[in-house]
Amino acid sequence: MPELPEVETTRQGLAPHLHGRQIAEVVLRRPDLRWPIPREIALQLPGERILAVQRRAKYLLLETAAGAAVVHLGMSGKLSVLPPSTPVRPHDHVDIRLLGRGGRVDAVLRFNDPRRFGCLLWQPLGTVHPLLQTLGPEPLSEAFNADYLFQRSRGRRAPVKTLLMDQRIVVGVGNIYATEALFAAGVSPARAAGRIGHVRYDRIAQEIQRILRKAIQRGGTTLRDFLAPDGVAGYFAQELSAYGRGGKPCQRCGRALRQTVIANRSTVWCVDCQR
DNA sequence: AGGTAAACCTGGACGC
DNA sequence: TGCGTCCAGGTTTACC
Repeated sequence: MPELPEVETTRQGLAPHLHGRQIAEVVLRRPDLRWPIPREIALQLPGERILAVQRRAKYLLLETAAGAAVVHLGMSGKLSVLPPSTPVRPHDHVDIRLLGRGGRVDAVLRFNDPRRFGCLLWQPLGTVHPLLQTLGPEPLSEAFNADYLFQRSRGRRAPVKTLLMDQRIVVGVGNIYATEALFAAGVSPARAAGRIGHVRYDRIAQEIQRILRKAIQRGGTTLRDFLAPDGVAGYFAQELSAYGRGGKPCQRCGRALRQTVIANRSTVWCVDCQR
């Protein structure tokens, strides 16, 4: 489900409900998601306070004095803050129960993930989980710019879309936003990354940043089922120009958008406007 | 090493 | 209504 804007929307929605709260208990209804949930989640979290809710790439980190719970939503994961009495539904895999002022559990952070491509991992204080060690720069940071993309793309024959979706190159950009940024930049997603010049990478970097920022403003993209923790849908979907519009007219030139598969992912672009 | 395809899993949409 | 097929916002893993 989520790319950077959806994960950031989730973070912003969760933070006010979680910040400073003490964890009473962790309920694991299913011991494994994509990977087994480590014992430390149930052993270390109870009693700790959530000091911050951070995001790195598409991972969310619930930071405590002992370490951080690391959550990835995969394709279908959702986090919600709910009253503790909320009935459990299918695929509600984990509850983190939170204490209120009266010392009683008065809210629960619930992780639901039908496809179980998501994960819940433990990162001891002062360490970086191995999955986070190979990640590239944040796309909204200074480190991500035309110089960087140009340098990392040299010698690469794979399509530029594949490069942009490689989390070792830059994090947070998935199928929707790679498709949209390349449309906006006028660059064909199929073009070999190493055969694109500095000027066009400047455009690509700027469009990625512009589109991600706007999508965050809009609360992310809701295609089927993405909801922020407060249940509100993201409304960037209405601004998509290419993703999901295969066969429909290009908004710039009117010609039908082409849809193919690049690196196993469905890809839409305009053969006239993107070169 | 870089590049590609399969694998993981469930549910919804669609065609017959 | 039911069944088979295809598709989906991600990422690792195995293999050329």
